[in-house]
Amino acid sequence: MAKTYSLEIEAPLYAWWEAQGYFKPRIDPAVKPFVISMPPPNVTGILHLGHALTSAVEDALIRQHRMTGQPTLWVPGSDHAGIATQAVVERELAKEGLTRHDLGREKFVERVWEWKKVHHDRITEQQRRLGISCDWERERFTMDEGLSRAVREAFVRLYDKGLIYRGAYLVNWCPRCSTAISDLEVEYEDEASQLWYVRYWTVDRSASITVATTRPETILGDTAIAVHPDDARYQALVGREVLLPVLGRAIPIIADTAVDPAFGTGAVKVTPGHDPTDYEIGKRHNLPVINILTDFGVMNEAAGPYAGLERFECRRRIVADIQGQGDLVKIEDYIHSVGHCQRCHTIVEPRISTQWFVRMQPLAEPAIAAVRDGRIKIVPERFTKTYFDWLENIRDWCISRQLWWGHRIPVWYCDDCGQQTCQRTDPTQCAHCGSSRIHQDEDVLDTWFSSGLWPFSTLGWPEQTPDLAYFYPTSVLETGYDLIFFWVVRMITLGIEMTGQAPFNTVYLHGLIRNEDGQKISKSLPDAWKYDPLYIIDEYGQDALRYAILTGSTPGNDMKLALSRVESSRNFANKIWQAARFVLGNLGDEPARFTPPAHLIPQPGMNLADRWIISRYHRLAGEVERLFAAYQLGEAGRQAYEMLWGEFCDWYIEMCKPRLHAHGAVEADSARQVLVYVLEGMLRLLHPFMPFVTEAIWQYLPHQGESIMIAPWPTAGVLDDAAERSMSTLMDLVRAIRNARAEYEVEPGKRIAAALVSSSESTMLEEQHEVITALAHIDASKLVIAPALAARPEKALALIVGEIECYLPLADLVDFERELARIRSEIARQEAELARANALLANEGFTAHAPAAVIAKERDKVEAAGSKLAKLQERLAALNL
RNA sequence: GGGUGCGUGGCUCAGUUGGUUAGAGCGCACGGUUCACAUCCGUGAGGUCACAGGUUCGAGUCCUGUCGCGCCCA
Repeated sequence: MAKTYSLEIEAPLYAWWEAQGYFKPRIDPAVKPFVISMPPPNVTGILHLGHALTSAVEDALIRQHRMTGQPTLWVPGSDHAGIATQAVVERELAKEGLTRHDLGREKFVERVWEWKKVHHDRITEQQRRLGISCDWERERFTMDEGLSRAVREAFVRLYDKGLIYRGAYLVNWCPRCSTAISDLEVEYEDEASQLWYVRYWTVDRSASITVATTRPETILGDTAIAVHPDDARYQALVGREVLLPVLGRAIPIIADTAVDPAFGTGAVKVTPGHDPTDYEIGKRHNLPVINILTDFGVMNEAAGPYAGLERFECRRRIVADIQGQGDLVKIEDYIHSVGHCQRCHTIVEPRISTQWFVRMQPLAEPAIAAVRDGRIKIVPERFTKTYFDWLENIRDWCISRQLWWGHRIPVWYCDDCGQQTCQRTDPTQCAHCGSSRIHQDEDVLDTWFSSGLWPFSTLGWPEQTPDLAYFYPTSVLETGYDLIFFWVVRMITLGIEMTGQAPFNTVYLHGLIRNEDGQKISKSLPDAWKYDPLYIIDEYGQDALRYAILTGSTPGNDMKLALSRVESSRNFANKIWQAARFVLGNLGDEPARFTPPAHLIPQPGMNLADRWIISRYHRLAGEVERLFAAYQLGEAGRQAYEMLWGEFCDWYIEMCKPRLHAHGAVEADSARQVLVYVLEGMLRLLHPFMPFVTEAIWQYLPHQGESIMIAPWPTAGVLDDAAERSMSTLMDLVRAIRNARAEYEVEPGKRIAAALVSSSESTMLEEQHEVITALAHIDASKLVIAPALAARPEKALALIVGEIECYLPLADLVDFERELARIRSEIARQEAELARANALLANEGFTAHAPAAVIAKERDKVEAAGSKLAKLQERLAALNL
């Protein structure tokens, strides 16, 4: 083994694993498999920490399950990200001075495919660098042939059931993307703006009414003024007509309860073509609907003299014109919520347009039931409420997008009879009149429509493939909580509708990764480079990044990634490396002799340290198993860290040193056996958290099998409580001596004398005298261990550790006054502890209600504190003599 | 407005059926060239667990309210 841990171990191991075929499931028809469909990244996107988090969690689950022997499949893939990808390619074209319209649909789509090929290789290469053990041979893409067939099948089925409809409705429109987007794709942000108060005159100019608006340009689309029916101020005006400022069109004043009398003047303009509330009001009052915007957010011919103006330029102009007319009553500063396009952040406009929708209500009900009756479990559980709230108030889903990159809507319109034809294969003639004069809908589907089929489309659906039969439904769907509506809900609704089964039994939602200041990491941050996973991997290694991510947070909670934690994780990897070097360096000529058995059992005849560390390891294995089952991966990883560094390295290895060096072969061999047994098992427990370093080391250690990836998962073994108790005492003793040495500034290298007195522990101390001399730097020739002493050493520090009195005759170093003070303060502490525990035990409420184990614990404490106190007081008396 | 999460040492975070004297990493202080490791070892300092009530024998943990920060939905 190399002297230092190096990140270079990672890349070759990944290539080897993949070549060995370990990522592919071993199918056993008798055993239910464990399956995860990986959230497909945007094929033209770049890897960010969100992917690193998803990968870390899923790979940990996958590796752990694979090691248990369960057939395990992790399906990778990517999605075509309609809007985002089209936008990028359009931007590339713009550099050549071209638009997509210059190329035409077919050529443009070809161009996007080329772009996709290049970027697909990049993103999968980046994913490989994350070390993910997915089955690359089953990799899918939302636009590949099979998945396109799935989309087609799903669409036709929904269409035939009447769950898909088309119509002109008010939708969210992004003028930059020039497409409709769904409600979910609109992000609202509070913005400082103004509230313009505009006066509308009655036709005869005998009266006027003033309304407040945040979007004065929409005046051009007003078809009414509305007031609350109970608003006394405007009773007389209801039913009369006013003229639109500038345009002069006459519109009625109507009364509607949707109007809030407290807002502005209590009178509002009604623009059914560009506002959802107004749209509803318009429906109730049969108001005309006027669309004043083009696809690109420019005023259209309905805007009269403003036609051709960009919407915000129009706003400025119309405000100026109204002011010129003297009808701008006032302007107030105003903060309001403005919708932006999720993809490009352009301000969206509500706009009437003809789109396709999925009727969600009938799909929502079975999806609610699946979670309600426990077929699907959401982790953390609190998101269940979010899920229900959303589905119980579900709105129809706008699925058409005015894009070219995506699954084209499989509906053809007949130029003769005007009817629609929707079928699984491309029609050549109208299904209604037989005319061959038909043309396909120009729009494509929302990318999420195809991602919604992901868990089963990737397995071959709608074909009844063996993969689908065996691996579906999948096990866990793991993703960020920000995707619960976008993706999780859609997979469940479509999954149940298409396959009759819930697509997975568990939804595990992780939080978002932020930078150390709690900001969302975006490319615009100046220190964004520090949060590029590839940079972090280059700097600290994949194992370190993954371990830091997994142990740095709790399920469902956001985490601020501290690079210092990644660094300390890297140090942990090095620590394991060094521990392995120590073990290997001490195995002698025939390391294979120490190939670990499935289980070692701690037995009374064995060395205490061996019994202890075996027991600790077995305990840990049980805990880790429990924590994995509860999706508490972070806690599992932390406990393994504590055990390996804090117990195995800091104590067990140190305790082994004398046995390895200064004793016979039997003693050394037993230490070797346990060193390998525990370390090898720890590597397996840590493998889901740090796959590379554990594999690299495992290959050096005596082991059975080809790869740690497919080695058996450690299970809980026999515990040894007595050994754990004794070792705890021994460790306390060593710590107490070290503490005293540091406090009294004993030269670090100096071996000192010690007397250990204990009636109950002297046998154990006798057996462990070498450990004590080694770890506490005691001079072996000046170590006295006895059940009792005739005379207590003078001029010595007295340390009380459990039942043990420890005297350190530090001769000239001992300061009498200081020692008195130390003992007095220790007495005070023990007295306080005794008082506290006694009070607790005297409390009848406590003794009546607390569990027996807790009460027993308190009794033990009283006893311990009492005996310690007695010894301290004895010592105090002796010093005072 | 409704919902939800967070507020624990200087910083980043654990603490999941309420039960010792609340833990870790980083940082800090002091000390270390013993043949696994300075990506290290030893010792230590540092917290009224946001605040106020309540439930309970017992609350960082459960309930109510307040304040601050964030997110989701309208």
